[in-house]
Amino acid sequence: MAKSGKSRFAILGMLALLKKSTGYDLKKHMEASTHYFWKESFGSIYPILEDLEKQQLIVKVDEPSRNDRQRNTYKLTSKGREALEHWLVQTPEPLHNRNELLLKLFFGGLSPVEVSTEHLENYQKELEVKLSTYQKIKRELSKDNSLESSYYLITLDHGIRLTKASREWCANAIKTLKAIDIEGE
Amino acid sequence: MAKSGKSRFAILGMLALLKKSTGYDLKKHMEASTHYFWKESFGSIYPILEDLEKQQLIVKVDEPSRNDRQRNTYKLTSKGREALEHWLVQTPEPLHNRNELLLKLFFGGLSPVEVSTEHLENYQKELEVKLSTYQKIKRELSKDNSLESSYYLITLDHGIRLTKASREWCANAIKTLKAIDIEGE
DNA sequence: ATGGGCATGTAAGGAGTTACATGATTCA
DNA sequence: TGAATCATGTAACTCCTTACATGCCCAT
Repeated sequence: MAKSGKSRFAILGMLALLKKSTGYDLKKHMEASTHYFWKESFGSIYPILEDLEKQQLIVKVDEPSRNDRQRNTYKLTSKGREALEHWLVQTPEPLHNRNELLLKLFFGGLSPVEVSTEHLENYQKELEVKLSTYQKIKRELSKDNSLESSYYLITLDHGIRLTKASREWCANAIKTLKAIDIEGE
Repeated sequence: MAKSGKSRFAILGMLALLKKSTGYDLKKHMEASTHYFWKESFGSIYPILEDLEKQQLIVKVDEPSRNDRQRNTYKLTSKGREALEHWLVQTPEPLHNRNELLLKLFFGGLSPVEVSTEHLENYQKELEVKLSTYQKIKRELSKDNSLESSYYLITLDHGIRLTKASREWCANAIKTLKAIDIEGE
């Protein structure tokens, strides 16, 4: 299980950025950075790590400092680096994401209009929270001037722009529903 | 296989809108409408249809017109309608979508800057195609004044707004990368 | 001494996709 | 008559998540 797929490369890439890491730390770092568009669970991380090692894309590094405590720290091999680079240049597949909110709205006519309105209002609240999180990260990240943080900022900007657009869509959709409601009476 | 999950409700909902349909037609209609945020494969549709019938959420209807040809036309039962309505009012779970483009951009520093630029440019082209498709549908749909099409338009508007925001993000990201490229020389 | 964070791992199952297999009908 | 479309169905497989099991280390 957990053999091919993109998770391998997410892990390789993270390992490349971090230079070396444990499975546990990998997840922590993803939660702090790629969380918005990519996450991994331990149930995928550990088997993949094992597999990557078997294929010699990564190797364990000795941590002489904290001796015994059971922890496996890995780093990329040159073979792993190659595999990562090979994947990086491939055109990403267009994503076909399912969106449950949109599905429910599409079926909106089958419920009272208030149902749809409430879904939208809830979503709006979520968006505000997201947006302020992103903006907080952006502020902190903007201090840093590394190459890495430039790329990070690009992905963050995606989140910010799309969240704002979603917010406007929400507001507009709620207006439209209000009009339906008045008509319907 | 294919027991619970949201696919059931996508099928129930579609069946509610269409009044009655075959599995084959269900897919056709989804491709023509919810395609942007929801699709189903035959490999899920047929087993689910069978299962929904077993649970008496749908029933086969006789099609006296075109007699023999092996086709199963289904419609919702009142129990199915209830199940659908129950699902419709539940707050949709926030989605955790993976985005391969963003992942590759996040790792952008590990490749020449041109790699990231090209990914973005390809994506831009995709977006333009998408956008003109959505706008064409919108034009056609705007003629119609049904309740159904109002909800359809709301989901379409989501596509249009988010695509436009993505387009702007792309343009901006490409600019940022250009700056990195100059710096890096 | 105990709760929380560090750390790894596995088993079971969920949720679907792809590919294949099959055959009727329609229309040019 | 042969390609395209209509139509259904299944088996194998992919890929990941959830939940569980385990145990150390550290600070209060």
